[in-house]
Amino acid sequence: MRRDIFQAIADPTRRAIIALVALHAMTPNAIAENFDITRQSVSKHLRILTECELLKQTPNGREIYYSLEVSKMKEVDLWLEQFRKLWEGQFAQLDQLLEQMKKQ
Amino acid sequence: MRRDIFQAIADPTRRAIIALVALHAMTPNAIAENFDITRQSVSKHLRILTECELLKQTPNGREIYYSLEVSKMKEVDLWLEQFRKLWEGQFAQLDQLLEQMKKQ
DNA sequence: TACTTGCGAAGCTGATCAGTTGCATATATA
DNA sequence: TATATATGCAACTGATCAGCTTCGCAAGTA
Repeated sequence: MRRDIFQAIADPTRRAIIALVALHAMTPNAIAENFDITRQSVSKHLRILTECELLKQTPNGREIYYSLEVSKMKEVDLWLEQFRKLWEGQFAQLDQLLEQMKKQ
Repeated sequence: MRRDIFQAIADPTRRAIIALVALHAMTPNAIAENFDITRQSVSKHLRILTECELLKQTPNGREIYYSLEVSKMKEVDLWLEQFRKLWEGQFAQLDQLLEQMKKQ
């Protein structure tokens, strides 16, 4: 099974889970309450997110708290980095163009 | 068919195509030369990327040049934005902690 | 000890996907 | 006009996926 971050965040439910857990650690049941799918299905998503280290588990008795591994999110940011230069470059060029237009 | 940016960038081949086309516009054949899959398969990826507006087409005779729609990439960046605050917050807290340790 | 609760894992199903082959179309060239 | 080239599209296939149901297990609680 392919298990990279990009495939993990491709699913809208998983992105919603990430957004939920980003605020504070939550148990699978608490997370599942926010969706119209079964707890088991949410559990599967949690497993995928945990396997690619986007989420980390903190057991507490029979409960398991899931929280976001923020550092892992930076890997997506790192990939975006190369393109960020491009769109910043576009703005820089636009600025340059506007400067030239002002002069004329 | 689901066609959002996140699903588009989930595929490693498509990410490679994006990286290629980011530098300069390329034709499907030229792009396909960089992969071990058939031209038709690459063409399929190009269609998906174009449909979700990550790539734009520029016809030139019988050739079609594909180039990156940089502005669309920012949508991923926008989604990351909410979490960026988190990891920047972590560093801010770490800085604070280091400051306190220095004082003691 | 018996019962409830919180959770994960296995197995099934219909949908989707990445890749293939084969074909159609449009443009350039002889 | 005939041929080669550049490309897209349709149909097929094996793999993967998201969801479901069923089950098992461990930790609390009566």
